Amino acid sequence: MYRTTTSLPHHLQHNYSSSRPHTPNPDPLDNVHNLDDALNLFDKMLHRIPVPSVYHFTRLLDVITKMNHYHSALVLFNKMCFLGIPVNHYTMTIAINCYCHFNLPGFAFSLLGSFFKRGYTPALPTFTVLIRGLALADRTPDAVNLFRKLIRDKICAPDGIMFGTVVDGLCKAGQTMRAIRLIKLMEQVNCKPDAIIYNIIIANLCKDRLIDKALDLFSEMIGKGFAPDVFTYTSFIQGLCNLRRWDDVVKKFEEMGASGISPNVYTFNILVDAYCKEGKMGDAEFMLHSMTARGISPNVVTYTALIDGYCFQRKMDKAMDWYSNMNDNKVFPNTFTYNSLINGYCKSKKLDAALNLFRFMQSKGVKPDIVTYNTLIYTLYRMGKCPLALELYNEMQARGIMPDTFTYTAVLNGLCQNNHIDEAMSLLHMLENRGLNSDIQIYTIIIDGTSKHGDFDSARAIFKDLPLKGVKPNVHTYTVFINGLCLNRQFEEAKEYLVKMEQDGCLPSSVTYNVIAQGFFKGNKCDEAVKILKEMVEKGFTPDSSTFKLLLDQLPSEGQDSTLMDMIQNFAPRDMIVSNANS
DNA sequence: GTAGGGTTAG
Repeated sequence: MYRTTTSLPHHLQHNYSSSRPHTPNPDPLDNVHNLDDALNLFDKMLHRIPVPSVYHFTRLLDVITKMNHYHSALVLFNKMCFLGIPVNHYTMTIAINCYCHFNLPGFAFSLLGSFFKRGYTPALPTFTVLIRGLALADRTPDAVNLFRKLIRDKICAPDGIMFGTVVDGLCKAGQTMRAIRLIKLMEQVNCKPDAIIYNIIIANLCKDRLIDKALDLFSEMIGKGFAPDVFTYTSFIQGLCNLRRWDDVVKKFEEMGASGISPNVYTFNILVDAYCKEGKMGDAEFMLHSMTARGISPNVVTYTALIDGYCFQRKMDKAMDWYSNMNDNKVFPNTFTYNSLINGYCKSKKLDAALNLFRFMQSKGVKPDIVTYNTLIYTLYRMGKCPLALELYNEMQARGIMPDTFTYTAVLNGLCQNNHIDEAMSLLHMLENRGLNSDIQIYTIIIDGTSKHGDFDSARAIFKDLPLKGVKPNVHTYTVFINGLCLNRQFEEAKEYLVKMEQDGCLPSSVTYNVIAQGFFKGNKCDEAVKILKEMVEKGFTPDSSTFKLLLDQLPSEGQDSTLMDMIQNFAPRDMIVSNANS
């Protein structure tokens, strides 16, 4: 893979070590402001005689990764290897880091192999990157093992950055307490914790809603002489926003300013998003303006939060205004932005607008992801557009996006509701064969679908087989099954299951009672239905309006039953009584 | 000379 200099193209065969300029030149990297600049410079460097040293190439690759263009950095790295331009352990570490960012620790480790082959000894940063890559790929146990092996085999003595990387991995894997213990261990091996490591733990505690624990660590950190910074405060503001403790949010924000720390775009984005999620769009817009006034430019996250907020309120005109606004300000929408808009149009039943955006985003080079496909597939089925939904379901897989639980649930539900029971059954079997059947929801959908479309025997068989499949029915499953029993006039059994579900630890819900009461009314078992309604009310549930409608239809024959009258007085929705009186 | 840890959105 890595050619030696003998295979270099003729014009590249020069002495690399003497490539430092003799006169002080301006650093060409100073003129690199975007990816295009970087790629142009790389090209120029390739054609320069003599070819610049590995140092210059490494710095260029570093600049490219700092701009988050990991893919391009890898392309250039591979090009260097192909052309035989030497790379060293600095260059390799950058490349390893890039693979880690793509969640490809396997590729990263194979680069490590060639590292050894070329006689380089990896230093601390290389291992730190590998540890981070493993943690990023949900392989924190492997990351911790590598860390321990490095210490045990005395391959290197970890420093604060490596500890910080492990601590972050542990926190992200939900082992915050273990991470805190690691800080204590650090002190024992004479490697002092620093401000960043405290920030890492505080951020994760705040995310886990453990604000008080985070505050303890905050005091500890100050006690040790570390000043909190914008990261620290932003973490607290985020945690408090999640807990909706608005007064404390404002307090922390002010405390931050009083400490001379300026909020940055992350801080503002968290606030903008929190206001949007609360539906306070005016406050969110105010935040955007006040960040601009402070010279902080809103970015794609800021605009997307606002767009998402308006989409949630179905104010699509407002959402599109902000979409134009961001484009005017040269902030380019990404997949998240389009997903919000597509979701908004879907919920507003403006399918054409949603599909147009779906095509438009791709024409702009923005790739749809699983959320885009899930939103559209779900909506298309709900609107009865089965062929198009199926087309997108196939398309996503052809593009390498694997369906998730949401996708399968949407497809199964769509097939059932549109009376394609056979297709739903074959999808269920496929999921079972692939072992993707641990989610009870898919069975609930199938039981509902089969029993509503005249195949109650299948529904019953599937329900009875649930224990065999190791899946436990929940309230929803029981309710759907009881509904099926009522539809098939198995009233006695329906009542039995109302008891059975409770014995099985699933307390019937308001929906369960409504379903069974309606089932009995519709089966002309009014006395039984009323009994169930009484039980329901005793348990503190309220019949819904369609149950009430059925109940009111029975009123003349029920006469003066006082419990019934009480129930109506207390629980009937107002419009229901009025409309019934008028009819 | 150059490489490594922390913050935002479905």
